[in-house]
Amino acid sequence: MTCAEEYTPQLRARGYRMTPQRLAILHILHHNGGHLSPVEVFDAARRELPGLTEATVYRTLEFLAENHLARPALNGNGHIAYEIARHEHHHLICRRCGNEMEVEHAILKSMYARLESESGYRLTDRHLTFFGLCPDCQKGEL
Amino acid sequence: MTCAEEYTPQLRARGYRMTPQRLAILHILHHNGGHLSPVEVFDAARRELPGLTEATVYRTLEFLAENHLARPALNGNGHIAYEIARHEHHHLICRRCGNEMEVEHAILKSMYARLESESGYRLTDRHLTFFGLCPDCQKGEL
DNA sequence: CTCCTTATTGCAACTTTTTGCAATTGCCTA
DNA sequence: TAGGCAATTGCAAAAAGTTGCAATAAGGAG
Ligand SMILES: [Mn+2]
Ligand SMILES: [Mn+2]
Ligand SMILES: [Zn+2]
Ligand SMILES: [Zn+2]
Repeated sequence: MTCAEEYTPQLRARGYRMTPQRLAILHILHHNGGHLSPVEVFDAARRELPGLTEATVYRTLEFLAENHLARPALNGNGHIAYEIARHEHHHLICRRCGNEMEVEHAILKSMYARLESESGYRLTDRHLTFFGLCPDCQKGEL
Repeated sequence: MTCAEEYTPQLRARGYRMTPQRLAILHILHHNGGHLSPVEVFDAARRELPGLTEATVYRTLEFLAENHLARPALNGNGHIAYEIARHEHHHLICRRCGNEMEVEHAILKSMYARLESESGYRLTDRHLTFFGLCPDCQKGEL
């Protein structure tokens, strides 16, 4: 299934339009898989679609996140990066060396449940970033 | 105890210097209490200290965070804000209305422990931001 | 108190992100 | 298939954030 076939109906169902700009950006995110900064998305998407502007990239990434096709994440340098929405996971980043690992949402599930029942909020985001020290860097701490 | 009396020894102990710039920014954060964006800090601190530059504000906020005198937090619009380091807590923000509430770290403690043992990381940050829907906005969802 | 070292700041150029508005275009209707 | 309307984009200016480097000044030593 192509990106167009996969994502166009999802947008239409919500009353939005598919555009070449959105498709190019979805295509980049889909085939890259990882986290990309808006600038990285812009550079890549502009190759597929000359004339694309930064403003559109920023607006589109935010739009895709609101519509659950992409997920924003805080990365090590305190900026937001985006990835295509796939399985629910979180990130651990080492403050010292930048090393990063993924954690399945299942591990946090009961904590989410408790947080929801204590606060009354319904938690929608499943893409947190935790900071800490990786095993290697803990040794150097002593 | 004044801000100078409180914070100067903490910086000295780590081998850093207290400066009028750092003191002004600490003073702002300390007496405001809440989350402030770098621009808000800049505007306020500049009143106490004309000549202060944006570059110094950004560098100082990052420096204070690294040294545990301030804590960075992701706020509703996806940007980083800072607050003076006090008790350990997290935030819940409503995606729809922006309503925000604090959650004591105690509630997440066991989840942190599990995450640490499963990953090998030692988690240093105690200032997460969770997004979701507040009780009121859930009603409008139906 | 003065000197010295080097951490820290200001400056200025640059990059990234945001915003209002007019022009464009996706897609629904006929 | 053509027309019309509102969603979406490009443009351009502004705001926010970053960086290298030279000048400044905090605070320890003498
Ligand atoms: Mn991710
Ligand atoms: Mn807080
Ligand atoms: Zn590490
Ligand atoms: Zn709400």
